[in-house]
Amino acid sequence: MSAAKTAHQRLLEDRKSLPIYAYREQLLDAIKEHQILVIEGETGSGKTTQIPQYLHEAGYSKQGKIGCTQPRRVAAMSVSARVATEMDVKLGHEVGYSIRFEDCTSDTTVLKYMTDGMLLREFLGEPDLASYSVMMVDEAHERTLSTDILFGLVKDITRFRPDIKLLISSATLDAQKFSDYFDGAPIFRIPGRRFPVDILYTKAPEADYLEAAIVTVLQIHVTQPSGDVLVFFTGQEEIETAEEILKHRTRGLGSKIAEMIICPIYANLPPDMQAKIFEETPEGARKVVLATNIAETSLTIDGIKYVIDPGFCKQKSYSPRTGMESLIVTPISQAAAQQRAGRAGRTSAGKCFRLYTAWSFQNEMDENTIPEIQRTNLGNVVLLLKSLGINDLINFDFMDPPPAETLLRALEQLYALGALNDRGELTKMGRRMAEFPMDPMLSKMLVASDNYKCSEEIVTICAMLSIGNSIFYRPKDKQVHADNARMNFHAGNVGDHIALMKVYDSWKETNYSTQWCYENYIQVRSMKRARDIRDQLEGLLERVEIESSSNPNELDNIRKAITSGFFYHTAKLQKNGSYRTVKNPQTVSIHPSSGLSQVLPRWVVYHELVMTTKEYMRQVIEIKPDWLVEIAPHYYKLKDVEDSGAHKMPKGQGRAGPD
DNA sequence: GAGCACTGC
Repeated sequence: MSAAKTAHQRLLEDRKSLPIYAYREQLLDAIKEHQILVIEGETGSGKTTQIPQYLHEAGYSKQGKIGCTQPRRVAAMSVSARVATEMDVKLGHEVGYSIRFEDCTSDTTVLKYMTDGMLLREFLGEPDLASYSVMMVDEAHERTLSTDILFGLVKDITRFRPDIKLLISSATLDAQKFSDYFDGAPIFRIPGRRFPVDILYTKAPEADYLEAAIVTVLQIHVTQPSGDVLVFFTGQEEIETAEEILKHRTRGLGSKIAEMIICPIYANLPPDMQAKIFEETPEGARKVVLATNIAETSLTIDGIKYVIDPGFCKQKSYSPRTGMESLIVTPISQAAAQQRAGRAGRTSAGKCFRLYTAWSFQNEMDENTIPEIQRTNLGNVVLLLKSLGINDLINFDFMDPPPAETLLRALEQLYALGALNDRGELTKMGRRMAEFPMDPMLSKMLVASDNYKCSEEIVTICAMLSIGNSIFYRPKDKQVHADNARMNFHAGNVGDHIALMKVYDSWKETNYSTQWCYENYIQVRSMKRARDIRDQLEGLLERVEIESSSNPNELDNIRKAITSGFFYHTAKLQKNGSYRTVKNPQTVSIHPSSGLSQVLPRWVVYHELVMTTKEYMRQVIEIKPDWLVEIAPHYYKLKDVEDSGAHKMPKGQGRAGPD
């Protein structure tokens, strides 16, 4: 008993030794005086764990909950666990967290940590955040899509709820931008605890940054004192290449050179292999971590003393005109470069080797990364805002407005799906769709599944589609095996959506066996995620009063339900074997990973367009053109779907599927 | 006959 107390006492001492502790009274005074406060606190200042506790101690929790948002699930969980320990309470009681699939709060919860996306969903049930007395939007500088939407919503709330306090907490120097946006809210600065990082630039631009990075790793290894190395690459392929070259060049260096432990890390790496980066480096050896952007914010590795920054990352971009998404290797921003450098100074002084010139840093790199809201499809966001009663989206108070074309395309699509009426108001269909945390086309297909009595099948397909393309595992040395395993699900040329359904159902039949996943080259993590999403969707269907129905052998009904959501995404085969999208005509092809890429049906509905080496449709099914007129008469007339070229089809094409 | 930055609901 007394030992436990000592441990807790030590915790309290730790709390008092945090940099923020010296500012406790000043901070509480400022919050008392101002409704909105921008807090600029560096990492290690203790702002995330301490500020909510200070507010609780000062009595704010008597008027309502104190909420704190985080961009990532793990952060919400681990920070709340830490705070519960400091307050000596059980997690889920006074202190709790709420993330998708997991609500660890109760009636007694007064300090609530949550993901920013979760708070966004909470707005649907409580648009004035009535149960909160304080909301702290943490890590605001990361500018995730959700925080950017939250900014507009919470700013609006402060206008009619003078009793609510709003804290915007950011780590970098753009606090002024936040202050300007929040009507000149004062900025409160809290220093952090960091070690100095020496920044070294190259004298001339590097022609081949991968080679330059490898040379730098080897130089550090041979000439610099002990300490681990972190290198940033743009993706898996680069990391694998770098790993091979490094292994090759360090082979046979002899016993005079210390051992080099190479640790690749990227999000798609199986979890057991990810764990390697957290193993302690043996005495006399040096760890070299080859990472994607995952190491920029999502995970921190202790013991890193040297950072190598080639200055590039892969960034998503979105074209509202074509609805096409692509991943492009892009120079990083100055802010991201500072973030990367900071990774060298977490536990001691460090060095950052920038593989670009000081001139290029100053003159060629953007000051800040373009916020996600300007680079992504906003269908989902627009539906959410509409259901919150925000009608004039073009004039919504965004901190950085998305392109008007992106909003217009989203509105147009919602109208086509029947979610909005002529006046731009939400319909009953729209209100039902807004319940689902997914792209509106997927939501529409879920709601429409009721008409075709196949909701069970569509729920599965939705869950599988929303995971993206990380279901099939394709190791370099076993590509043929992996492809064969994948093709089994495509028997009968049923189309990719139905193949995904078969994957899920087969897994379910094995009682969710991990072994089965390995045998079929399927990612266990992705399947578990699909199961979670599926469970959540089933619950939501019940909420919008759609009865569960199942008809697994009526494949055309399943295809029609899919078409109800995706008639916007239709393409017709051309004489040369490529496809032409029906609305906004553009030339596209079926992705080679599709089960139908050799089949070439005359009419297809696709899930998404991606721009890689070519414009590809990813996940396609065959449809009959007259379904379009039947399902979306407001969108397709008979003349749009006249199949004049049908009898001229080359031999062997357009043979599979519904007939 | 190709390619999978990273989050989140």
